[in-house]
Amino acid sequence: MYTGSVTSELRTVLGDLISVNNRLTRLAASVSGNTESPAIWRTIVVLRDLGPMRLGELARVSRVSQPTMTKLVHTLDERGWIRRIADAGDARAWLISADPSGLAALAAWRDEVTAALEPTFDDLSDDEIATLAASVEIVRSRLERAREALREGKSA
Amino acid sequence: MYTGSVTSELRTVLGDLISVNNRLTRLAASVSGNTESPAIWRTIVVLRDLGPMRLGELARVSRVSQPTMTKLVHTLDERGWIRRIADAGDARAWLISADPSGLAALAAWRDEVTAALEPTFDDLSDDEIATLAASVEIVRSRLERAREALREGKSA
DNA sequence: CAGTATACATAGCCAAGCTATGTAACTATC
DNA sequence: GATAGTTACATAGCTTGGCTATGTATACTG
Repeated sequence: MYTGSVTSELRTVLGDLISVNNRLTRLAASVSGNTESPAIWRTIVVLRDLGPMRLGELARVSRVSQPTMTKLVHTLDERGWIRRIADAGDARAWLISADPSGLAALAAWRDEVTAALEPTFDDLSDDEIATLAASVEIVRSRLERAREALREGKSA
Repeated sequence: MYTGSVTSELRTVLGDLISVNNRLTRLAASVSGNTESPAIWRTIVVLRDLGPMRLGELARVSRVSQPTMTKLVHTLDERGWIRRIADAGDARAWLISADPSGLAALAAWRDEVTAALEPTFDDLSDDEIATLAASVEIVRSRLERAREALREGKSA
């Protein structure tokens, strides 16, 4: 009786994507030891891919609130995984930069998680792997687009 | 100096998949109002897809600890989104079942999230949508496999 | 130089995750 | 059929990630 729902094919696949992601995340967390949290890695990934940036921009790009990012940056700083560089010309701001040790920790975590998941996925055909890789690129490009939209919304 | 890391193509794509999922989850959370948490919906999805089951099995299938599931079920029960049915023949156990109102709430949430995400994805080609759909099915089949492995580990 | 806007920090809350432990019920053994 | 072990769920207590509201210091602007 869902009179209002226009379940286009796109909408359906987006919903399924979110749902299956959600379950995959739990699988990844449970098969690997994984004491460290996703938020930490997400933050380092953003810094690695986009380079040093201010805390506020890091929060916007990561899609979390500024106070949440302050906490994450604090945690990362304690572990020595990022560096805080005073922003010359604005004494209020910091440039947050990924530390090499943070990148190494990220790589180690990836190794652990993918090793733990591998047995579950090890009979995928080359085609299937290519399909997954293509999907990753599709989603990545849309995340990038959303980021651009954010920047324009900012400046406009 | 990552002497041990065999970065096979599969491992690479799995790592990218986890990473991009992580960012997509934040995007979905931020573009939709989304006060409700992913764990709630994940639980209802499992119940919808696999039918009523005991709390402990629900925890295992959802890949969370039993106490975590006790809390989730409590929350779901308060909202009237599941039903607890006494297990005839075992007074310790409950059968947890998705309530129609929970399924409706799930559908409503999906509608909201996909509507909010749609603008970011609305220029995907049919091929790209098909690629995403195929990936969803691949991952879903592996989640199913992991679940079977769990059952066998249980009974063995 | 006064007032407003901006950048980050702090306070305080809630939910989701965990481990350790408790309680009640089932099972099996003698 | 009491007793011991096991199982199913609940409770306690902790950490982290997320939020809003607010504080403080710096920058900008009239």
